[in-house]
Amino acid sequence: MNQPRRQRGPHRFAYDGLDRVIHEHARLSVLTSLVTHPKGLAFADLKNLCALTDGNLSRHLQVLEQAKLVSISKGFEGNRPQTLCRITPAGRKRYIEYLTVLEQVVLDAASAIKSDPGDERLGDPADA
Amino acid sequence: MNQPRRQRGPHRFAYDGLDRVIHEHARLSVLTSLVTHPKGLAFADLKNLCALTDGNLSRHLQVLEQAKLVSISKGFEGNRPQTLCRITPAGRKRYIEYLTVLEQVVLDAASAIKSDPGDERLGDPADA
DNA sequence: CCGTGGTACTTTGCAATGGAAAGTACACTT
DNA sequence: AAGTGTACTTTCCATTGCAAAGTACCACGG
Repeated sequence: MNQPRRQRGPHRFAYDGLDRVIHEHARLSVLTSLVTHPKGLAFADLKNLCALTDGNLSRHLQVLEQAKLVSISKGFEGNRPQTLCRITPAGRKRYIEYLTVLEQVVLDAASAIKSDPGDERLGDPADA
Repeated sequence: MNQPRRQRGPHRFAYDGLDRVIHEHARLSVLTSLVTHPKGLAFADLKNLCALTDGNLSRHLQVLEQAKLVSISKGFEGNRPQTLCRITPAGRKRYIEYLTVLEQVVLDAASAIKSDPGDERLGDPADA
């Protein structure tokens, strides 16, 4: 349908599919964690996985929840409060769209780097 | 022995190689443009390729120059001023390091998405 | 029972900065 | 010479990432 086949065109490197809400170090970490854990993660787990401070994670979760990318349910583990975070279907969808653009960036760059290796190489799947 | 490239520590999704200077929509666009054009690009070309406003591009180029990721040389095309931007060797190196982390993000996410496709699929090179 | 400490978050406040608009400089046209 | 256009640069402001402080609740020792 709306396939952004922006291989050519005047704005080839604009990458405007890089959603600002997702394209943020901390939130990208959080979302990637959640995508790989579809059953959800507790606040503390997320905090450790993403190496974030409490306040930091809390804030980003607020943003992600407001954007309807994650759902947050508060419950209890024993008698301690426990916040469980899950990625929503919509969040998953937007994350995948974002990832597609990221892949395009990697591909654009990788091809250029391969054709002029300079002093470093990038492991490229198409290389095998 | 799992993939040695994947970080498996407590902070598996921290992605702290995502350099803040590079991991920014506009600057990522600029650097990707420059990586694919090793001979450099003029201000106006960059502006169009990345779909940025003048002021915006100017600001980001300052940041990139200060970080020694790009070099900026002012000259003339005919008698019009022309700013030529090139990625520096150091910039190239750091960009590649950044890209490697980006690839890791894509891989982390893609494997999770593939194993539970949900409602969307991601075109994966290893899939073909 | 009361205080001390620990866990699990939330709120607040500041400093950084991305981005648009306005500004500067120069060349070409009329 | 004045006006228009190109090529940037500078300024300003709203946003926001981040950390420190705050809140709430439970466990444990005295």
